[in-house]
Amino acid sequence: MPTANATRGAKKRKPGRRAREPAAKRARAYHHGDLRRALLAAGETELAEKGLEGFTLRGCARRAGVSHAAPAHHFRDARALLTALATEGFRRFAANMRTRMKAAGRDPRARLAASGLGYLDFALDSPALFRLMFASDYPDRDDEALQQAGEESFAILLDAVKEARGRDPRADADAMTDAVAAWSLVHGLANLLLAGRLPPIAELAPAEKEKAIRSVIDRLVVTGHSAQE
Amino acid sequence: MPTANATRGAKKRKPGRRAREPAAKRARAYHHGDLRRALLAAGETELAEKGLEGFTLRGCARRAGVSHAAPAHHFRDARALLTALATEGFRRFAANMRTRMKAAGRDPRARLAASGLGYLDFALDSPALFRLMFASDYPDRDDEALQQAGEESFAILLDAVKEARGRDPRADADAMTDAVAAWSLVHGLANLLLAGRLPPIAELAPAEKEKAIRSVIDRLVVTGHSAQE
DNA sequence: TTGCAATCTTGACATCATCAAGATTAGCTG
DNA sequence: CAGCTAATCTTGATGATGTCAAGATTGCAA
Repeated sequence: MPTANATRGAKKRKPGRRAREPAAKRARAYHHGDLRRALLAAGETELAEKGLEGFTLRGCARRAGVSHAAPAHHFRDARALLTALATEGFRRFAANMRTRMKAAGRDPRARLAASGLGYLDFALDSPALFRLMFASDYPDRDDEALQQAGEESFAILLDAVKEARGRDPRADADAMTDAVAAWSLVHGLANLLLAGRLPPIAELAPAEKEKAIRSVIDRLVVTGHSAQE
Repeated sequence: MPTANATRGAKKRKPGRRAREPAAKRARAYHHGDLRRALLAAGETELAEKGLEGFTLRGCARRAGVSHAAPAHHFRDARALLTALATEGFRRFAANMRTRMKAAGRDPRARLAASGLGYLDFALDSPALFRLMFASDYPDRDDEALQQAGEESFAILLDAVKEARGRDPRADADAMTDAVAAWSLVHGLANLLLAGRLPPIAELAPAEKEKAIRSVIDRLVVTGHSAQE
């Protein structure tokens, strides 16, 4: 019990808190704080610090200051917690893409390329979470919230391709091939960078790195557009 | 001890064998068979059957019919065994690409596309091994044999780009961007297929699937070549 | 034939996920 | 406002895993 301090500390601190802010923490806050949310936050830092292979349910519980069996009342499994983390990840992922697209202005091709930059922003900022979402068997693929969040991200890409290409990939097989190619290019670049397979790019300073990434993305996005029209 | 049978069985069978085939099994075969090789084989089927997250060192030992601590004499760690498996994987990976390239004939662009098909052959045939090699923190990146095997695979791609592009990526930054883009596209497509993110393609019959994959690959390889020259 | 060193086994330890049982407490009901 | 019920949390146990330590076995060389 090396981390017993944390547990004890939480036990003594929280009752005092709850006494004076019962209205502030609403939602599903029961008699020991908003544990569900706390576990999600703990899980995310656990992922960031220990990596996907070092992730531990008990570690999350310790971070949240509860006993090792407490998470079971909010997540059936370790997998269920990871599924929820992946779902949350997809939402942030989509937000990253939208942010970059907004900054890119109105040109459809610039917006498509920008979505790719947002894709890479997320992957490089949260590598373990990214791998959890795309390169592991942990998340439950049948989970509805996860599926929906994933499809929402895919929709951003499809819409961007639709604007840049003039055809909706959902209705045009050739445009769908473009979309798959664009997604593959960006996704592969993200994975190779995370895997340390592209040290010459990975070691660049942020500004240079973005330039290098942009030139790789342009290999497809730009030529793909102009060659087809 | 549910698998004690296997252990006992091996113990009684092998002495008889060794008595009459001591010359047949050479290499690093010591007094109980060629355990190192047996563990590698066991590890590969363990990966194939249980997946990367279900992989277990004790499971490998059971498959090889030895005690749970026996592997320690051939691999320092569980990670060391996985590193060796990844190294072996890279060799097969390179062989897959070369096989496809030979079948493609002499046209440089066809050969470059063929290397991509070999890439995908391997990923789809050995998904867990592929993820071990490219999307996990298990293998020891400082391992020399692993690094060499990985670079050898990368060299195949660089050479193929060199032939198709007319410039050596190792000496020309623009050609290197082409190589990175080609690698990213194929790598991303492989990962997305493994992650189940492209069901419309993944569910096709083999022949149709290859056609779909080929059309995605062509989005880059062909235009990348003709657009630059 | 003898002895050494490599190989393998047994057993132990800490950690993990999960389950079962009991304690605590929030918030509704009367 | 008192009591009850169900959700929440804790403690403890079980079986599995990776790793370590110590002893047994055996190939091989002197």
